[in-house]
Amino acid sequence: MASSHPGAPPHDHGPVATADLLDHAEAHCRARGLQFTPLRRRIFAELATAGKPLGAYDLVERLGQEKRMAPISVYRGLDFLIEAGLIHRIATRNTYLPCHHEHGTDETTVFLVCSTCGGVDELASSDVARGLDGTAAAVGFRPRSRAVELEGECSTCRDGHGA
Amino acid sequence: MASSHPGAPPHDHGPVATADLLDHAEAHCRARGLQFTPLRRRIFAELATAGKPLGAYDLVERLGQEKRMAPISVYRGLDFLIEAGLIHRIATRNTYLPCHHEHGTDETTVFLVCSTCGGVDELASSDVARGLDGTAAAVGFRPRSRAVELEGECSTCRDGHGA
DNA sequence: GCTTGCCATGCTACTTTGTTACACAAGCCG
DNA sequence: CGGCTTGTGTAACAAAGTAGCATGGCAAGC
Repeated sequence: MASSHPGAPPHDHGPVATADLLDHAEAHCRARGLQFTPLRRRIFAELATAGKPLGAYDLVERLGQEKRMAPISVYRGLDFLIEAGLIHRIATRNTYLPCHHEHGTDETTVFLVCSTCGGVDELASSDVARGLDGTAAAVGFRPRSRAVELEGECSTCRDGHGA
Repeated sequence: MASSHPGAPPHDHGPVATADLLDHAEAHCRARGLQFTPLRRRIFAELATAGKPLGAYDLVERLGQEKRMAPISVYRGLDFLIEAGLIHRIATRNTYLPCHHEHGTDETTVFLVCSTCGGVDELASSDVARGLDGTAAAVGFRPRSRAVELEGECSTCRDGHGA
């Protein structure tokens, strides 16, 4: 998985190196007049380097070197980054991970959560988007945000078993 | 929404009355050799009559008439009911609601969560199932369970605003 | 009849996850 | 300057979920 198996990703979404992600995040914020402050940068960088999704309290521990950081600070940073579209939250796991796409409005992001290794892969699908929009429209529902998370086993872990 | 706007559902999935749901649940368990015990029945009945999704601690309060019930008991009941396919958990909200469908394996259940009224509608879509399976298969991922939750505004709440 | 084991439930305490309320500092703008 | 907004800090708290162990019912087997 791109975000959790840096050594052997079954596919690649493009540049995922930490530095690239940071540069991109900074440019993204500048372009929108958003402040990519030191705290927010640290949170984002931690997620980018982790190689796997982290919980909010993982970040609390990692960021509070000397004195433990207050959870609320981390949550505020996470909220900003989510709002800015720079990270995603995995609702089924209460974890966060950096975004690897530019998301179009005609696509739905699908998260593949591996129950064995805990890694999360992020895909975009316009097929799914169409299906969801059609389903929602049929009952007059206007979606604002979507959480599409599949739990199962990723190809890497499955190969590991058999072979 | 069927499960949260009993008075004016935009569509109907069939019988949703509490008694019917309870009968169905009981039959469902009997057919599978599962025990629909008093505790499990009470939890299920509470969810069925609530008319909206409930949190685990809502149930703790509602079920503990005299002495407060232990959370773990509720969680065990919820786990059983989920396992049995009788209720669903809404991951983005940490709430639970009774299932209104028989779920086929070729369909994906989609939850429409209204951010205004908190109601949840439950739909099944084979289009979405196809899209998700295709997306997952493309990267060798074998899904075991799916959480598809859209947050937005339901037709009832939207009409209320405009009119 | 008694024991053994399984299942469901109960109890206490605990961890993890997320929030409320308030204070303070920096920058912008009249 | 004084008031405003934005971002961060601190302390306490609420909500959600779990661990570990004890109890009681029931059926199988000696």
